Amino acid sequence: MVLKDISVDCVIFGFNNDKLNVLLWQGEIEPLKQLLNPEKENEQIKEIFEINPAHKSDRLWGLVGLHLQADEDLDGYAKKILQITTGIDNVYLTQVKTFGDTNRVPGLRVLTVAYYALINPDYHDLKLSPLAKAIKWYDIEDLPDVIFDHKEIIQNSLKKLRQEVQYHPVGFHLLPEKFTLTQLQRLYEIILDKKLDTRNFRKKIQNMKLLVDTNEKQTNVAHRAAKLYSFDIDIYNQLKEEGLNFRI
Amino acid sequence: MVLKDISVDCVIFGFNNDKLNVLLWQGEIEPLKQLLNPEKENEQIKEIFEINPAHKSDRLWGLVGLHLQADEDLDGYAKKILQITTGIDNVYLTQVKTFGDTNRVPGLRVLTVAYYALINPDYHDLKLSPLAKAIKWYDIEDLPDVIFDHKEIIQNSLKKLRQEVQYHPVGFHLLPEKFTLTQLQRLYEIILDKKLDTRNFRKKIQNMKLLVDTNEKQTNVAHRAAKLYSFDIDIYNQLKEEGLNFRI
DNA sequence: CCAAAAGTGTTAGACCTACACCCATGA
DNA sequence: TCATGGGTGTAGGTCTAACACTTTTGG
Repeated sequence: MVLKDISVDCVIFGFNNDKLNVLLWQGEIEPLKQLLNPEKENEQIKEIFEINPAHKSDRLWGLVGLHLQADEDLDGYAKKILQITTGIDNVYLTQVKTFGDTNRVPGLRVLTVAYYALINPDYHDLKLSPLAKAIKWYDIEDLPDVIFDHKEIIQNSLKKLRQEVQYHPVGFHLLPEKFTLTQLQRLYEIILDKKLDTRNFRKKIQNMKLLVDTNEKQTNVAHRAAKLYSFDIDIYNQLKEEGLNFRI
Repeated sequence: MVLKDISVDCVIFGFNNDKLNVLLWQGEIEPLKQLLNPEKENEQIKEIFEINPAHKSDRLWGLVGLHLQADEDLDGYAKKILQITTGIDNVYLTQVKTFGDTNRVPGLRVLTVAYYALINPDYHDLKLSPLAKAIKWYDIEDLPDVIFDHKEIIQNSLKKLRQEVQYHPVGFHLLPEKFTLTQLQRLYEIILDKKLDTRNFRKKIQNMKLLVDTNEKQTNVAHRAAKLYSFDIDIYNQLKEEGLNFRI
């Protein structure tokens, strides 16, 4: 049974081409109806789809999200949403906050619990699920018009990511398994929206002991090949628990 | 109209006698029923009250909380809950997270959006509302048995407060308007669960420029009277926005 | 051999830690 | 005059910010 007054939305962040991107989608009505209410169509479910511009317009995009089901744990359902709408699995996912103004969705009283996910697009090929009419990465600096209060949800998630990245080692989830220090620096520069000094950045990162030299290098680049690093999962877990100071 | 699957719970923190306390209550059934469903009693509302041990037991305590109403904004309703259950008004209140495991309340599918409030008990006389059978401060170190997952909600809120206090100047809301540096230090020691060095603490605090010397002193204390400070609201707002580093 | 990005060290100032004694007050 | 908590300074170590040149690679 679908809970008509609670939905779960995921802000999926990806880092690519030195840009921070968000994944947006347009849902496909018929399969969604079946997913959410296999037996019968009641008035409220009809309402969800008929009022909701996300399901009518080809022009508007929205966050990946669905109404919560009665028999699903909240955190588990956020994971499941990622899975069934994009094929993405096994990623860093964390609750942002719950949005619950009465007028956030016109004509329908529905709260949404927002999550953000951090993924590395190189490692997660999106498969277009039957639920999705369309799915697309948008640069965070250049978002299209979105439905409801999704703009606000994205801004809040970005703000939270910015906070998080300063005190916990989460940014790494946006990078490929092996990465260069320059990639890492760009990532921080973009999330924090601030130029960083390369020498100081490197010293700071190396002092954390979090990075492991893979003894590999870039290949086929038209300049000196950079060393590739990965991160140490034990030290990652320790830093995640203790916190770290990355106020730069 | 009450939303049967969403409630809002408030973890009210207060600082008193060098202890961090939480306010717990036991609700009074009849007035609650009327508040939540003035017209008619439907099955689901009955269920809320009959299954909920908070409303049956004199032994169990719970967080101050109510089911959300359809015509109330989420944030506004959290404020209102504080108001109508305890008479407390105009306090620092912030969303913690939403708890939504399917089995968190036996026999009823209900999510709860948790908030925490920071108050200074000296400035907020609790009035026992008709909704409350009983209401009581408990030391965070010595909580009674509580209903549902309220223990987990309290632990999560405390964890969030601990985080928050290290990077934002929120702790001050737990103190009276004028306070001594020793009070402030005790507060940090208790929240962070760590002894702090007095000289270093004072240097650190004074460097922030946040405190204003009121030119007043304690009176009637059997030792050297301490200076009283208040905090500068402009610098408070600035630090709240920018963040501060209080990892000590 | 050129263009492009990788990689590296030093210095001055700020901040952090550890530590012990005298001061003011009321009883 | 005593018990109680208030209030203060310094030195050594660590972290931060500012800054420019050499190295490696492929084209």
